[in-house]
Amino acid sequence: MTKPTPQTREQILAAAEAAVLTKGFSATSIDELIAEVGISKSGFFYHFRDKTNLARALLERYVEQDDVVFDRVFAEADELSEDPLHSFLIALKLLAKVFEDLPNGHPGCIVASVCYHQQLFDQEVRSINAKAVLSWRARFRGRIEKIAERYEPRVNVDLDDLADMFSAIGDGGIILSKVVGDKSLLPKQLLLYRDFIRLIFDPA
Amino acid sequence: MTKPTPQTREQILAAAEAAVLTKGFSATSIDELIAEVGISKSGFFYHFRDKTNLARALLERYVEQDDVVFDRVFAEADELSEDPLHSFLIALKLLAKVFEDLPNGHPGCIVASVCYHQQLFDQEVRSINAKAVLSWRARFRGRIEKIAERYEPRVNVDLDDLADMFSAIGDGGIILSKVVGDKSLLPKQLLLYRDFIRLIFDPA
DNA sequence: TGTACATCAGTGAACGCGCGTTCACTGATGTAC
DNA sequence: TGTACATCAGTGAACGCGCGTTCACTGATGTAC
Repeated sequence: MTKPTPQTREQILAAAEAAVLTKGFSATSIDELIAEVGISKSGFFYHFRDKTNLARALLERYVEQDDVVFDRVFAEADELSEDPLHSFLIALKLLAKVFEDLPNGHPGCIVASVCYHQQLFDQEVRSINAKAVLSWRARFRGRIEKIAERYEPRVNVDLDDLADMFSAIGDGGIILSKVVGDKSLLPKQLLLYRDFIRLIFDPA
Repeated sequence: MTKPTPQTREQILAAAEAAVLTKGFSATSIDELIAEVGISKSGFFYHFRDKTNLARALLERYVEQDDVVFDRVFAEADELSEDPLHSFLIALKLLAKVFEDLPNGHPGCIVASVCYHQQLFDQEVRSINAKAVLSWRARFRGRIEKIAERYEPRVNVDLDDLADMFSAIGDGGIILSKVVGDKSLLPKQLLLYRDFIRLIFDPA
């Protein structure tokens, strides 16, 4: 999916992401973005048809980048263990570490930001957002299903809900961290989710 | 804390809350609010010094209302069981039911919305936001501590983190529900949190 | 190898509209004496 | 009981500025023949 991006576009997107996550979409002006990137206003409109087109690009970019991280972390975990439960637990720990190592904490989730601006956007943007969350559900459900095949769960839980819980903990943990101003809270929540998975499936 | 509110102010706040949660703070114009309430623009500025003053009032109101719900639910649960674990589990189920019964699902969390608009506001608003989350932590930690006194936890978890998990699951579950468009997801996540608590403390 | 044309990545100036905010004023109700 | 004043909950008109968007244009590079 990575297009032969002329880097100006990417610079705009990076500036826009940082601004949108801290002040919201409407308060992020095109003027401030072009000032940061160093182009003219028409330069902006060469790359994006209009402002909501920027929002869509921002969302798509965020989801793609997120998938890259997930792919990498799960692949790394699979190399360290062939057992689905242990691999999943390793992956969650790796992910917690990724967030822990971000120098200023997680900057925020574009999916969540779009969620709290829904009415500004058309059906297409909202459906990209929904698809992103459902793709996370599918990814995590796949892993959890394989765990459940091998290990008898200690309690009766719906696997979709358990998969969704990752997204909830992720988005909720980000908010927690940002609001309290303690970047360690997000990885801690992720590790709690990991404890929950372990409690459900690990027979030990 | 409920002041002798002249209802116009409350009407403005209600309209503002609905708008802010669906389009963000900056895209919510004073014009649209006064159109809905049926007053003039100067009428708005009689009640709020400026627009960010509206944001602060919105946040304070949200936190107060939230506390009322928590107080009620926990009081009700305490009447049904004197055991701290069972009472807490009852409270979580009641809370899930409250959200389940909202006809259009949870409208959104102002704390989360403010979080994704942080840079728009002064230090005072941000500190109100942080205090709200920390007050939830204190409330839940209090409950969980009493549980831990009576029941040996099956795994070693930090009680602050476990208390924070409620906020994370709440905010994350709201986003999940809104993005996917399935209002049942929030109560389901809450019940998963409940399962987690039960798995940790319930010896049965 | 030279010329014509197309595409890419922008520039510069102008636009009009909606926004938050201010200011002087008002009519109804409450309170002091 | 009547009058003077204060407060409450607004109104109406005007403001200027910043915003997203449009339009005609441009200079550099790529491609066809």
